[in-house]
Amino acid sequence: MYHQILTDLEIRGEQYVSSHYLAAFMLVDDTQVRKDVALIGYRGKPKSGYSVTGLKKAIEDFLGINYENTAILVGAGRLGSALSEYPGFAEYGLRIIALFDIDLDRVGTEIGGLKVKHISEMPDFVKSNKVGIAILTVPKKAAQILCEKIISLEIKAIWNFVPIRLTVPDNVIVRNENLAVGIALLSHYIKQQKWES
Amino acid sequence: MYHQILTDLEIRGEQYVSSHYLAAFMLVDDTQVRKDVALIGYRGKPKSGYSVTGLKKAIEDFLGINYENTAILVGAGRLGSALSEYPGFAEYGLRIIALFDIDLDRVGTEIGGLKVKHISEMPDFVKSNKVGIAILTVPKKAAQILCEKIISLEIKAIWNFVPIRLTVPDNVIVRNENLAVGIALLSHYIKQQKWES
DNA sequence: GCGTGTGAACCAATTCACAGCA
DNA sequence: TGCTGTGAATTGGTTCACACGC
Repeated sequence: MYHQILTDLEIRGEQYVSSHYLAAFMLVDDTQVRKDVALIGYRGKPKSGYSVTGLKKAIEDFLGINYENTAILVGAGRLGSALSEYPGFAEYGLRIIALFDIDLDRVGTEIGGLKVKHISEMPDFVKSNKVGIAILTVPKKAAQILCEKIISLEIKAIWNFVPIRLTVPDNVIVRNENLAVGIALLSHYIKQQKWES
Repeated sequence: MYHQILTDLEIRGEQYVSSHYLAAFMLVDDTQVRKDVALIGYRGKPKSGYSVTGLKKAIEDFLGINYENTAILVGAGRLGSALSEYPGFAEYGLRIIALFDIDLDRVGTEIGGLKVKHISEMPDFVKSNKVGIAILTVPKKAAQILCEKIISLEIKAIWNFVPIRLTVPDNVIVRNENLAVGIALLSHYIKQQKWES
């Protein structure tokens, strides 16, 4: 969120921004902002505030999004192909360099400029290309097995879109992107609304 | 997460589940589970634990996902069309009943069995159909304006996939689904890994 | 004076410890 | 005895209050 706001400010040509301003935008206390900034090791100028570009760069450094991260996408179904075509990732340094699927009907088809490869080609591909992240968009049943296959190829970060809890060793990080949570929270809110009226 | 695990247990034919089991699965303390269950107003049986189907139903009631929620999708671009074709939503009672876009090249095309309508048709459509949720997948620049248009049509819940903070009145809920956060956290982790080795 | 930086105070959320029930 | 339910203790994260620098 900080990064988004700072990008907008940069486009508008702002030089400095105060913790107060950022706080108002994010609906949090301004001390919170100062603590967060302190955490990532950036320092502002008293009186003027934080340098917009400076803080933005510091965040990018901290998150590592200014280095390009390469990813493979496993499971070229509906969601998978959608993600592979999603242009927003490039903005944050994520580049999908290969798609894999087990379904022979999909293998060979082109999605977002990439030919879908068969799962069996994955080990060789990963060995000869630096792959930081595996994006997992396969059916529930296949998720854990493929997850283990991915880990065996020394990939240490998995972006999991399958609504299931993956079991992984401690040195592998999993980010669960569970779209169902969004639906659940919204429908809970709507239910409340109905009750109130 | 509870709902996912309970669904799996139900399929496996389990009758009862203990807070301890659920806790182990979710990597939290078992008291936490009992507090959570208490919060949604469900009660377990001492000795045996929680009824799998009972607790699952209670969660569905609490979240309102057993009632069907209808949604319109605004912005039939790449991500938008992906979401509209995503079959996982039905599982949680979300039904997308219309797609809207401003781009005349897209209007009229069929995505996931639905013809894309022009934004100008949105007011009439919303008036004659019950619409609980608006899914927003438009370019950044258009987001706030369309958000206001949506709110003016009395839609009270917005599922926002645009990486921007929408300004809305208090009685409207926004769920921000920012995919960039996922990238950021993963790349932060990868950066750390590099440092350590 | 204005805005950052930070230790102290506060508050909410998690964990502990034990009562109650089958 | 096994497992839930809940008040009490603890933890960690947010807010407050004020010192410091331009």
